Amino acid sequence: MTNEEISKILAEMAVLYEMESVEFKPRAYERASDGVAGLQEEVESVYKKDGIKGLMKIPGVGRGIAEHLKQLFSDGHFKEYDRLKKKFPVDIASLSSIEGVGPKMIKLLYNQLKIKNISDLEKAAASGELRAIPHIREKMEQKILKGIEYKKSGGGRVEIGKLLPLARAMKSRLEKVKGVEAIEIAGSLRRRQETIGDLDFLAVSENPEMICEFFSKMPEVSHVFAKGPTKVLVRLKQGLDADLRVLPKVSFGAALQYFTGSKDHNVEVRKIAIKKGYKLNEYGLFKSADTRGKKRRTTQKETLVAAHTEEEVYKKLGMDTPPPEMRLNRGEIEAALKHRLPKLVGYGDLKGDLQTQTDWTDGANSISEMAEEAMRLGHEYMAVTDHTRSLAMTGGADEKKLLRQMSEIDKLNLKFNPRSGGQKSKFKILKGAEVNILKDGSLDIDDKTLAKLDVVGAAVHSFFNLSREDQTARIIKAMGNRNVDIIFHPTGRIINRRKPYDVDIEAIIKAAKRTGTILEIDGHPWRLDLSDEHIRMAKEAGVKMVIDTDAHSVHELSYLEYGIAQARRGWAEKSDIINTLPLGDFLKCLKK
DNA sequence: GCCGTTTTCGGCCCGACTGTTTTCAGTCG
Repeated sequence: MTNEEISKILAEMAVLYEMESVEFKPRAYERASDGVAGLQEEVESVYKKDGIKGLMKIPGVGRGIAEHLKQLFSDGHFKEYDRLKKKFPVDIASLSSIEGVGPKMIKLLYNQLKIKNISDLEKAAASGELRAIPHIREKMEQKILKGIEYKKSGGGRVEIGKLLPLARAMKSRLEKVKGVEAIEIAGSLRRRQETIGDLDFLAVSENPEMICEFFSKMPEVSHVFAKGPTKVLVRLKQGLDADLRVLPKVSFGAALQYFTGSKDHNVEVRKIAIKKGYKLNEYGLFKSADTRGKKRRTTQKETLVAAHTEEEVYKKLGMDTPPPEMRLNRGEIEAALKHRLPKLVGYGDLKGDLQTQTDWTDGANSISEMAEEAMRLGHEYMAVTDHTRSLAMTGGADEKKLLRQMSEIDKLNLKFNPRSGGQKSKFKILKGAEVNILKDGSLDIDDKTLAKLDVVGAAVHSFFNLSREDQTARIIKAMGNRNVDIIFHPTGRIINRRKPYDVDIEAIIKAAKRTGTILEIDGHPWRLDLSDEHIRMAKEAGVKMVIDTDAHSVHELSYLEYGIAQARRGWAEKSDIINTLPLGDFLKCLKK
């Protein structure tokens, strides 16, 4: 049984207990579900190796759940799950994915109308049957129908590359609304996650109603879910939700803190606050009078301790401020408490791009156009890495074509960097290629030609469904070639479209260390490959990486930003990324 | 059911908005 399956069962348990109004267990099972989901190792092999004790080391798993898992592994039964499923034989995962439908409603839907899945629900809503249920009138009925429609249209997480430009454009218009003092993008977009579930805007305004009104009427908005004086929730035409929160100026830092971290990060930080006798919410860090007891909320005797900036809030909690990209509760809180956060590679640290395609193959622009744009972006170098021959559909280059391209690059370098004359440009185009790793691990360009190139990237573009062993061996064999400097997009995934091929990434990282091969962080927002977790593994293994764009046109050269964000989420520091080095030092890190 | 700088009991993150009903539970982020 895979971790994903186990994690799903635990998450479903959380909902089932919530339906039963059991206290505290839902949170406990959710945490266990997250703990399993975030585990590198297979839970089942943990159990085989270390038994119950091993299971209990998984975050969120204690004796109780460990015993359940043991039973699951030994005879395939999770007794409590079976019992609850018998009572509520419904498709919980899909029903709860409908906006506005939660555990309590799922329970009512089943008990009163025997609704088990989305299609039952849709029929009942369309026929008016739903109104037999207390608390459901016309508005709820409409909300449910809309939610189903959205789900059917494939609503979900969107690639960051599609959203960051949109969010920035919206932000710049929001900034101009009268009374607005500050606008910031928070949430998963500020963390620069690979995919974004919704957009979060924070505002400080002297006139909250006006900014809320403006926001709800922006041309990007297709539907307004909720609009109050300090909060607006909308759906965008893009197909995802966006919300705006308006806050007092004094609270802006606290709000940014509150709305930037992942849920897990925030829960942990708030627990630290409680331990230290504080209360933390989006308005600030407060020295609290007794706030226990849900009914009586003490509003007196709470004094504001920190709120103006994020740094202030973290500092009062005894922590350094983790960069937004790290706020996922993956060890950054502990590091921040110990003042041992890594100094992440910065957005301005890269000196050059190392994967670009031109109109010699499937790129849109000429070498010269790409080079000029790279110069404009402030790069010192740019490798041209067109596809090689076995990728026939792209007009991949053979040895002869590569040699011709090399001499073209020589000419351009002379033009950009004349030996005599006053021009001080230090820019250099590097001769490169993205060679194909063939099924058996050999390359589709001969070694003699490869040796003439400045930088060689090798990549898998075929036979994606080899067995794990064969796929891994194939790539490792290519890494053994003394001409291969970099493995491009090491797992081959395309976000939301193609799963990574089955490959033992630990073995690849080991082989990279052994052979001195560099691993790429492909910054193209469709790829972002290596993933953040793999970057962290590579860094810990002491393997060097590069960040580049895989640009196929001049405007894609700006994708470095996404690659850097990815590296930062993988805790990479400047020294882990060799294209932070000036050209001479960079070239020394390559094999030849 | 989990967890421990209030360690084997007694806590468990916190607030805004909605719908439907008159005081709040449910859902969401």
